[in-house]
Amino acid sequence: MTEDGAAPAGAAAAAPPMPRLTGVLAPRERWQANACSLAKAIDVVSTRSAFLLIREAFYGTTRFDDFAERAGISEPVCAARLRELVGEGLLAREQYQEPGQRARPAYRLTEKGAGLFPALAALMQWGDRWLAEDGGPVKFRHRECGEPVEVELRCAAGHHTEPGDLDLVRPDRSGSRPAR
Amino acid sequence: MTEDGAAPAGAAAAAPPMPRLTGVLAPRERWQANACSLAKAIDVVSTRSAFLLIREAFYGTTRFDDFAERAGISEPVCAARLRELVGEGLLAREQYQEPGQRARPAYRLTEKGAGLFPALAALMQWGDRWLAEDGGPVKFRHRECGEPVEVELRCAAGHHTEPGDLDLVRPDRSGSRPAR
DNA sequence: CGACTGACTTAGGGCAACGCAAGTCAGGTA
DNA sequence: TACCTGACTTGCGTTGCCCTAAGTCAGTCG
Repeated sequence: MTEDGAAPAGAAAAAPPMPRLTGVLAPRERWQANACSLAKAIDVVSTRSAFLLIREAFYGTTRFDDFAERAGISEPVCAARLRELVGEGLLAREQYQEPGQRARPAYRLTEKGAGLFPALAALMQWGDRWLAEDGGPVKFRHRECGEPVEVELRCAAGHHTEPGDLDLVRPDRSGSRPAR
Repeated sequence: MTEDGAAPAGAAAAAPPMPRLTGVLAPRERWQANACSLAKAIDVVSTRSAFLLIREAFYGTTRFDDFAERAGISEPVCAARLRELVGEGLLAREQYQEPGQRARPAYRLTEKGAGLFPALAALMQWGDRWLAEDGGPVKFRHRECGEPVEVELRCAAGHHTEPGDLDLVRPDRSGSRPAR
């Protein structure tokens, strides 16, 4: 009903509340988000193949051929991407040897790579909600209590928050570059 | 301290604990994640420009020229991407009219688009932690209590969880396709 | 009525991501 | 020694993202 042809289906309705800009950030015309950590993060996992390889690593894949096949990408890209991810420190390349086998490399998530878990989980959750007709093929559960797990926003005081409850602030960093 | 600059640094430390695969998912060789909601989500926000436009929408940008300039992309891509995002129902194109101005379109996040907030926040948080030398240029705070906000994994029973505390399960969907 | 602004479109070209097909190379097995 | 497997590499063509430069077009202001 908003208008437009193509029928965007569902969605639309009232605009959801978003974070409020504060301080020097309030006049949105006065700054550009070019030092944005989000942009940097996107540069690291910019390609679809990188994303899928990280996903596979979360699912426990460690070997070259398995990565290529399970992520559904060709071997050349797989090799290139694995090399990049190792270079960026998201994956570590280790040698391992099964008895009666020669030594082969295993790719494992580093702490840095594993730190992407909430982001991937959030993206998966969004896909489950908005793109999968049946809620999605896999879910995460808390092992101890069996309850489903969700990504949420929570402040250091422990309050559950929604985007509309947030302020966007520029942290005080008196000692350093004037930011920009 | 795990850190690193360019050097992948020797050991890479111990591999962080990851979710455990359960049930039919346990033998990893037996399934492929091709219905994955994550892959679907990536297809929707696959390009850097789409990501940046969504980010700008979260920062309150609504006008065409502002999107192009603030996201740092050219007008042709901006036009193409906005059209796609509207078509996918992440943004809504509304007409608005300031007094003494002609009617112009405003692009606003729909509920579906706004649902990406946790994912973007998680990615930004990861970038702050691992890619920005100073912790990143902007932060979210809970307006009521002023505390910083973080993305976290929490189960329906309210427990804070880590990736290693999770089981990956295939939800019981007796009535439908055999999955995969 | 002519200039101007804002929201685009069109044309043309570069580069990066990707797939396919076909090697290469080292270690282990027969 | 010959063969095989696993982990890659090389070559080549395609597609898609993106940029610059140059329009177009509608409504407003002077």
